[in-house]
Amino acid sequence: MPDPTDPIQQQLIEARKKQILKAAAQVFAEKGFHSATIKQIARTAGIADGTIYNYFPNKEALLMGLMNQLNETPERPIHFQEGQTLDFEAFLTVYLEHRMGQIQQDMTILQGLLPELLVNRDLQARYQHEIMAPTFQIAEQYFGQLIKEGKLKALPVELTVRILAASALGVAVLNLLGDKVIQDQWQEAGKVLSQVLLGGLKEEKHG
Amino acid sequence: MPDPTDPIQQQLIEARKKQILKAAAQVFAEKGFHSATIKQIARTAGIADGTIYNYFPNKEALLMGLMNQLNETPERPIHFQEGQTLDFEAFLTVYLEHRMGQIQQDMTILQGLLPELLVNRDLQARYQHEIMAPTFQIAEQYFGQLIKEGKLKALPVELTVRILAASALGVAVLNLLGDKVIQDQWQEAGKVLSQVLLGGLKEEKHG
Amino acid sequence: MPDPTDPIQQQLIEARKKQILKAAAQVFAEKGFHSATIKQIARTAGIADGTIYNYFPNKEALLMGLMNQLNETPERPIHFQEGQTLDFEAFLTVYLEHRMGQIQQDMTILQGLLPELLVNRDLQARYQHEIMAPTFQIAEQYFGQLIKEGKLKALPVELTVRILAASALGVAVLNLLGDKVIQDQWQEAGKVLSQVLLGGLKEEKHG
Amino acid sequence: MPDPTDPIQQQLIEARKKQILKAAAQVFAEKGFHSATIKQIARTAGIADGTIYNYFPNKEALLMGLMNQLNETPERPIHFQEGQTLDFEAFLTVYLEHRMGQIQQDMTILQGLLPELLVNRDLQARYQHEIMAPTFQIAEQYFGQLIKEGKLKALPVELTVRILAASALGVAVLNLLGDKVIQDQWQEAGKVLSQVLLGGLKEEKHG
DNA sequence: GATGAATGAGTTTTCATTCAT
DNA sequence: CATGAATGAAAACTCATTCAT
Repeated sequence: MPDPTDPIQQQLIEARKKQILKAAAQVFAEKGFHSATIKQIARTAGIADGTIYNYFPNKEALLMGLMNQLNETPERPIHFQEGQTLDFEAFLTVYLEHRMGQIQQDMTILQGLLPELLVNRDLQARYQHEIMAPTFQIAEQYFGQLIKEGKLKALPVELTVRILAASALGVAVLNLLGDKVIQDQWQEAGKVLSQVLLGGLKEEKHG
Repeated sequence: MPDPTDPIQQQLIEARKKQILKAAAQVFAEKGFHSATIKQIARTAGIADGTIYNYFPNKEALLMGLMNQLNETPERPIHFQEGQTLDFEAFLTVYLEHRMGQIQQDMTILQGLLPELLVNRDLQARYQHEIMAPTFQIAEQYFGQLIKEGKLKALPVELTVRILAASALGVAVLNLLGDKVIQDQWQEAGKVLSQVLLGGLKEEKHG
Repeated sequence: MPDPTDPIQQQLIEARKKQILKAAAQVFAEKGFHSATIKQIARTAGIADGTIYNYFPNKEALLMGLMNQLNETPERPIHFQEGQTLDFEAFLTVYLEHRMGQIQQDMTILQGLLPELLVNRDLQARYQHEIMAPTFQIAEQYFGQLIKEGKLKALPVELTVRILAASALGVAVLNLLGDKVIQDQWQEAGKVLSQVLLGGLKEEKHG
Repeated sequence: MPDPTDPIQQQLIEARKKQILKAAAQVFAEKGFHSATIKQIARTAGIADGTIYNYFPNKEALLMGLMNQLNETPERPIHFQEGQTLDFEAFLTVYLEHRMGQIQQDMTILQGLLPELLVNRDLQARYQHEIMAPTFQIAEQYFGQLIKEGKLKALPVELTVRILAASALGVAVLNLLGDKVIQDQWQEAGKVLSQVLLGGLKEEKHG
């Protein structure tokens, strides 16, 4: 009887979970959550159907697991704090570039997760609570500070941070919807996005 | 023998189709395409299961029908043309306000359609072909013209129109993801969005 | 209110029934009884689905109707009686030739009817009672007489007439099974069949 | 991880397939292919509905499986070869007796298969290709040889072997159609059949 | 009588989940 | 723990039959 608190056991279990989630992400991205079958995921992971149920209570838990993986990327909170030292323009540019790269890396997970996130209220609640709320809270503080300092226009903070997030999210969604232009010029899109967000579309008038 | 080309027959058929699509939109929005059952849609529409199949060949055709409904709103192309008489700032403000209102109206359809659109390649191809491509083409022409006239910054046109579209799309997705702030201040969000898109986030420097 | 005993009404009804049965035979032959739909039959007959139910109580009754049509060919009994004047060899040749022609003519009906006849006990019972039993009875009398007269080998009469019938039936079945040789040389097959039945396969020894 | 090439696994799989096919044959014979339900077959086999689909891809595959079983009886080709040592009369008698016994044994399968074979073109093509064509080919060679040796009448070989086959088939069909005389005297029928086929019905004339 | 839209029972098939090995 | 065969609930879809027009 293996000791469940044994750290080696723990690591083995974690490794197995990751193996399964990786396969799940791949199959979900390809077929979508509902059309993906446990059998396909198991085959992709190179294990038996039943084994999955030793690590996850049911198919839905795989989605939760994927969401956690999205969350585990440890860099996110750091960058807003870095922002306090950089000026906003530089920060937003760096941040968006980084974020776009990260989104691209997580695109497979996103592709499997997002459609279900739009539909599944439980998942949505968890996503709200675990990812969106904390992110927005940090961002709101940061933006509020910048506005107070007169570095940003005095727009409503809550909406502004959401519109910023929405812009990046929208580009990702367009990508997932199969838009060839975005797919082929992903990094470029990030740059144009920061340019628009910083200075707007309008040509500044010259005196 | 009722004439199948009889306009009254036609109208009855169209009315029934709309009744079914309305129910489908509602149930898809609530449960998602896959978890929605024909039985639920039929119950919602107040008809028998089999009746649905007298009007649509299969469940997927309901999605296609919903997509067509999205497409049938006849106003879209008009507005870009109106833009040629307004100045860009006024146009974008009016356009986005209108667009946000329309999205909100179509939100139920969008909620049912979008998740499946992210997953179903056939549907995606049709959406690309029937909705996105024509829209982008018109917008690209219009933006290209504005840039040539020096009214807009000389950003890459293809990416710019997509980023504009992505921003609105992203706000809608955030809404669908259950974000309370966006849900409660939908029209406000539209306004902030146009402000950001027009002038950027940065405070303009004062001499 | 049309008088149901009106002979003109009767004829109209009969004509409509025949029209429906003709369509049914065609569709049954093509798709088989179960895969044939009332809609297809109605379309083939150029009428509405519901109209069929004004003439036949249900789909199965169409099979019964087809069986009756098979039975209505008025020539069958005649030929055995003719046999009493011809010698057996001439009679069998003529009879089989005629029978093969008739089977070929009824092949469409047979193709729709036979598969269901092999499966449907009710239909089988009616076929036994209405077609096979009377035919075999007449044939048994005739063969019994011939044997008594020393014109035929003294084989068991009941089995002999059935084997004779079975031979022709078997050729028809082989035809329905798609055998190209039989399909292409149907009349020839009838001739060879009578030769075999009359003189056997063996070469007669020559003194 | 059980090896899928493990001969024990193979045998278990084969045994299960046979169990299912046996049940299918029984239910098909009783109700006919279309009226037979997967549920009935599963109940008859003593397993769950879904289990059938672990062994056969769909209901039609059960028919194919039954056809293969019919084909697997390994004795068929042997007998024609034996015929080369026996004289024809003895051979046909032995052969038909054997064949009739075999048909009787396979009658349940035949009853389920034949009606569908008359209706389903795919199945028909496979039956032609896998069973009828090879059988007829062997038989034609054998009969051709006998005719060349003057042991048989010089009838058209292709038609003759088909008429021989048709006779046996016809007797089986008569049986399936519920003819009591054939059902009760099956073996006798075989004997009469060989007598007729060998010497014909006519009394030989005595000098 | 003719029509064909509406009905819903009944079928095949899929697949998440269980559990004996 | 791993396995994968067995399970059976659940869903899409078909189509004979009815009946209001």
